[in-house]
Amino acid sequence: MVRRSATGRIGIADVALKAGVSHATVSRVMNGNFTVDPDIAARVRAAAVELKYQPNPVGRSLALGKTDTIGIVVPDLANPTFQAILRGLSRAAAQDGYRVLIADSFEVSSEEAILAGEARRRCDGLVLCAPRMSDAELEEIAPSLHPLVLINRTTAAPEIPSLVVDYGQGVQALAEHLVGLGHTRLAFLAGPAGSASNGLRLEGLAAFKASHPRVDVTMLDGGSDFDTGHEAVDAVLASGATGILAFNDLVAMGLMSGLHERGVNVPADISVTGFDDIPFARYTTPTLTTAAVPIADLGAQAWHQMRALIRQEGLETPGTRYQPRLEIRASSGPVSTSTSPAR
Amino acid sequence: MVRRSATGRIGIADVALKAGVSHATVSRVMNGNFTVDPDIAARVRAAAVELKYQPNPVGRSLALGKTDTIGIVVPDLANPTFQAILRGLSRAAAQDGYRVLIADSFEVSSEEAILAGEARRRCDGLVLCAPRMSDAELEEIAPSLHPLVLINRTTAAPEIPSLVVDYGQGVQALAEHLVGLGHTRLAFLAGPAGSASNGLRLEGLAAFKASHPRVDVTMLDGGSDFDTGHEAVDAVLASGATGILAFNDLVAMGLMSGLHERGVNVPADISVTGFDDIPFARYTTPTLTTAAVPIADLGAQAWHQMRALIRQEGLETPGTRYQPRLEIRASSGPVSTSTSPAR
DNA sequence: TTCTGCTGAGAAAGCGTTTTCTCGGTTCGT
DNA sequence: ACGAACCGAGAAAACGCTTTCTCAGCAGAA
Repeated sequence: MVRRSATGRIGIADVALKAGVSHATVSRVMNGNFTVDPDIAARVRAAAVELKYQPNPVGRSLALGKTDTIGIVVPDLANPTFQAILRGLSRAAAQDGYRVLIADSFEVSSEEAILAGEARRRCDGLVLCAPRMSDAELEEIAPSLHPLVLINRTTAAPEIPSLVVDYGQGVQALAEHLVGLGHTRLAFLAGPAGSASNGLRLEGLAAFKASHPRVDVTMLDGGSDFDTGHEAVDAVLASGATGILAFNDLVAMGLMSGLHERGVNVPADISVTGFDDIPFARYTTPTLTTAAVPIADLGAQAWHQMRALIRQEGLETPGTRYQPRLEIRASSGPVSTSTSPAR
Repeated sequence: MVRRSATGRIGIADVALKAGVSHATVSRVMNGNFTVDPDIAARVRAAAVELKYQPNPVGRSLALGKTDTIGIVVPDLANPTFQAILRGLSRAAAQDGYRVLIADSFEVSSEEAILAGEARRRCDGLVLCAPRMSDAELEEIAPSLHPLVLINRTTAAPEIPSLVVDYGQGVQALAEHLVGLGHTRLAFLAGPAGSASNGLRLEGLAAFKASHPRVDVTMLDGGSDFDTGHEAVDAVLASGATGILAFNDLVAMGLMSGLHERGVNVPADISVTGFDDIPFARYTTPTLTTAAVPIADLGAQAWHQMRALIRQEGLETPGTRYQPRLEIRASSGPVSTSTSPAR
């Protein structure tokens, strides 16, 4: 005769009944409130153990007005970058007893705002990676999402923390590196059009071009995954560039694979650089020169900002910029002496 | 004068007030109950839109006894296999309006049961990847976790769906493949001790040995990541084996990287095989021979089983076995003619 | 006209907690 | 020894929603 509640699960009422006290007292005991008589407390605890009682989190959430859960919106769960952010976030949040709810927008920008709103209502806060959303829309929904932490986006509202990787600086460093190796004809294999982080890279390249008027930089359409890089082989070869700046490591890997199939030697004929320094970058052949982003740290940092927001501490620096670190490996080398790459 | 509720957010009461009806009617309208007068319904909808009212999911969950959320426990969010399962699960669940809550047990087996219980209480069901938990413990907690879908584990309870990859068959196929290439000295770079999927591989190898008495199979300690493979180079070379079965693709990649550093040629001197066919496997150099597991499908399947459980359909087949498919690429080749690999 | 049957909407009872409010019973001070 | 301060625990309200219950109000049938 244990199952009382309609749901079939045992609730606080069962424990109260068994211990011969009121719901309130059981609640007090379960929450470590010391204003309860030790004998009674012991009796309640014994009853709770015997019944294997575990408070229903939904009921608690309603009463407490908090869920101990945060949400994260990512554009693509297949992308190692977001996997790493998720990992860092989840790990750090778990340490403080929070869980994370995920929402994958599948790179469709119209979903981002809806998912963000839904996720936010179920959680105590939201981490938003929404590279495709327009600035206007972001600006509009951001206030309603508070507590909110932005990744690779900024907003005019100053109280919203924002962690952004300085892709512009990173791509400049990579370009400088290639130029230092003697390359004068570069190509940028761009990311998804409209992506915020792609925009930052373009700004960086513009700055680079301004300071290096004699270096030729060709812009090539691309994307963010393996296949994009693989398919770009023809365009890359046609460009005549000897130094290729790929949007990210995935694209670089796809490109290198395609070049390999064509018999083009990297880096002897063409140098290739990636971006992000995903774990696999050091295991490609040749190992990939890239700009390292401390991406799991970024996830952890996102949690720390979020925690401060939730606890209303508000003392942390709202905006943090991550400087990528140049990671020179074997996929970049001196410009080849032959006039054009082997085909 | 809109903010009524203590939480500051607008609730059903605000809408009711504004539309001049009762809470009940607002609820009916919001849930598409047609027993409400069209005029009133329109008035309510207008009020809801004007106030930007969105029902509080926690309140709904409490009333409805469901959260529209499922949980997943994974041993390591850094492992591409679980990332893929998570992705497949999340994607499929989202299609049916469900979200997923993640719990990372960080490969510590004692956490698995606790996390599973906690996650389960917050959700409508649980997908459990708990390779380290003992059979006894699994058996004990499984009933309390229902609806539950197991990945790569089985339980005596027949009504619990279980999706398991036939690692035993896969590893046998890989071994056969190597033997077919002339290898007679193999080595198995094992996974984490106590891991369920490692156990399945060992069983497969035992069967293989029984049917191939003349083939020598050395067992080597290992793990599940890059570094494990990389560190195993010495042991691998010392074993004298010419065909190496790595626990998974990550280990294989680490090993190949280590062998490359030592000047050992793959596959000329030593053949290496992986397991899982992670996306990167086709971009390594040489490309990796492996056993392909339709891992994202597995995540989707997990959702379908879960959905059947939640809807109490119970008609789906409770146990599904996935047969890995041999994916022969360039990291495996004929055994070398020289007596021992270059060092 | 009166009674039955039906419709549509408000009142109220949950869902499972936490927390405030209240009050009987002690204890302390004088 | 009597009132004040206090302490511990039960009653009840609150959290935000859904759903059953209930009952006006009205249409149709006898």
